[in-house]
Amino acid sequence: MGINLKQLAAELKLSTSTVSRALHDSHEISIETKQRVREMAEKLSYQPNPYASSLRKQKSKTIALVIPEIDNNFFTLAINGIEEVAQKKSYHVLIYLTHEDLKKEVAIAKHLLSGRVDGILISVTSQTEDIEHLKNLYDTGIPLVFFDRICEQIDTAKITTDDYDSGYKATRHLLEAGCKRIAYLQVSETLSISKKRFAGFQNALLEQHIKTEPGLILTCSGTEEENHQQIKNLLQSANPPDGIFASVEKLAVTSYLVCNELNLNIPEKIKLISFSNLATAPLLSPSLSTITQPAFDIGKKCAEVLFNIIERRAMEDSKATTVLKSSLIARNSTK
Amino acid sequence: MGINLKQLAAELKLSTSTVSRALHDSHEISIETKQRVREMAEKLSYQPNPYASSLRKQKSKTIALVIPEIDNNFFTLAINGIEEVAQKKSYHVLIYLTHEDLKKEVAIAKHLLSGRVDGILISVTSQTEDIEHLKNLYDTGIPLVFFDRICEQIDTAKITTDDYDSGYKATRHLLEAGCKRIAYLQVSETLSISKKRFAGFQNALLEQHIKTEPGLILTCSGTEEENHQQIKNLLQSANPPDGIFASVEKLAVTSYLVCNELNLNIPEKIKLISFSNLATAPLLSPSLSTITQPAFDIGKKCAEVLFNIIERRAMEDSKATTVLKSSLIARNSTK
DNA sequence: CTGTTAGCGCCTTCAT
DNA sequence: ATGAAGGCGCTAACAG
Repeated sequence: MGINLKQLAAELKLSTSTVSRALHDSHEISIETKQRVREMAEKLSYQPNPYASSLRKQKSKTIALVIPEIDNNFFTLAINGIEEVAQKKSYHVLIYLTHEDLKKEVAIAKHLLSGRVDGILISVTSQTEDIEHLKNLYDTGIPLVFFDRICEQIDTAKITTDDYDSGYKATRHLLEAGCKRIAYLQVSETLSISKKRFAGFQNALLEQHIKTEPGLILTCSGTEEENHQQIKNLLQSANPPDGIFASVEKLAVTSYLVCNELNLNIPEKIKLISFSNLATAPLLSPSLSTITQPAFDIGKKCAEVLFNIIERRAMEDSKATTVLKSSLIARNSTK
Repeated sequence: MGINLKQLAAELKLSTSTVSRALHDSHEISIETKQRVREMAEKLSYQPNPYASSLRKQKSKTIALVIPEIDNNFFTLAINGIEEVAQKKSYHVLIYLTHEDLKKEVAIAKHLLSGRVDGILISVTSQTEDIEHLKNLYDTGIPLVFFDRICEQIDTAKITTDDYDSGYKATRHLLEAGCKRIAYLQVSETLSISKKRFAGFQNALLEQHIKTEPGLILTCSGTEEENHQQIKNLLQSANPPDGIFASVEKLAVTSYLVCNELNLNIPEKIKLISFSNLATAPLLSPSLSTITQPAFDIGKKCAEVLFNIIERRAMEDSKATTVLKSSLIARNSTK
């Protein structure tokens, strides 16, 4: 395909070491030689073989991004932030999707033991409870940053949003809109974000001396159809909710569809609020209130922290938890 | 970090070649040895160094995905399809975003000359007219597949949707809803998809003996604010359109906002149709009609074609253009 | 069936 | 300021 260092050196009648040093702008090479080398490299469009140099240097200028799904605006925007920072620092980004499947996460984690990447950004699966695979990764010493769906038991950098607070505020929003019986929809009970958002929900209710009825808490971790049915059952039960807090965007879509199907007008008959990071928010139904996370900033931040750890600057980063603020957009308030 | 082949071999009192062959399930190794090797490899959680093996084999089991933006449901869904196929074939996916910036595309293309990847999937920038950087890539012989925003001058595999047809149907939709003066919004005049969608638009009008007024064709390639202003100017002009065809999702959002701002109710005062691949379509304003591309299938298809080329199966793939069908969802029809 | 050997292309001491 | 040489970890040709 391309030309290699040896050929380039031959062309210039120099040794490979001289050429290598010239290209790395070493101070022990004369200006003229550097110039000559650079011109020829450009002319022959020489590109160093990244695998040879990774092998030699034992680092790859590559990071892995491991996320549960991409069809989700939070992750999409986060990738945008991550890629921006990576490109600026000339790092490459390998993307891995787990599709919420713990087995895939385990397989990927195992693979990443190989040294393919210099650092890892990960948001765990909703199924992730046993974390041995992540502990193994951490133990090899490879820089690791959790974001959004973090793993609390592992003592490394974490970037999240203020999930407790958001859960609290979303619930207050519904209460202030007059809801008495609020349903809480989540994809997992064990996920860090689920627990925090739920705690916020619960405490907002407690303040009003409202008990959280177990029947109003739905964990929808099945297929789209199963979730749909679960929510439908809830809304058709003897004592249905008058408000829904969807702790993830996907469940808001499903809830919305179910409400339509049952002719439950939003917000007249039932209120709906959701975590959501839609780029197309203006096109949204005006009846949907949302909690929006600063996804792009989270992406940027976690990439920055990762590079700090990789390059051994700002060691304090490697253990710290950073919390960014989400914002609530009220759209179904009875104005 | 991990253990290497030599250490593993030493542990087993075997040569590195035997161990290597055993791990690759070579037929010239006894069953017992293979078993013993595999167990020890598992026990010591040996992971082969991918860079050493890429260097040796001159292939990386890695592909590059180059797209203009990710904050766009078409690309998001396409990535999903691509990643699914890649994971199944044990390929790794490097992601590069050009942010619609030709300079970035050129830099990435140049870098990919290095042999870092075994194949490339690319959807070009809206600015991409000079294609020398892509021609260079193609000339090195690296498998290259264009999708959606293709580069017609390069004789390699291309996967698209039926853009002419979609443009035609979208326009028919507006005409049938009674529009007489339809505005066409695009991000570029030179992009393959723009030209085809526009041709469909134009021909649908011609059939009705309607001339395309230059003033109704808007190329919005600026910032969000500039585009907003351009569209606003159009809608406030002496002779405003009574229908808008947004040839990309982003411009639909902007148009929608402008219409709201000017109190132009959709669909009563003005009709709007757009290309859009929203996963959250049900949450959309019911006044927005859309043309939806089979993004996930395009992703799958282009990854499959790329792997066919890489693995030298189905050589006919390497020149063919595959066209998938989009679908129109009419939502603002005067029912 | 297993071992020895020679690179893949690059970087980096060490020497000059 | 430049060159020679060795080795990163792995695979594959060549021996046996």
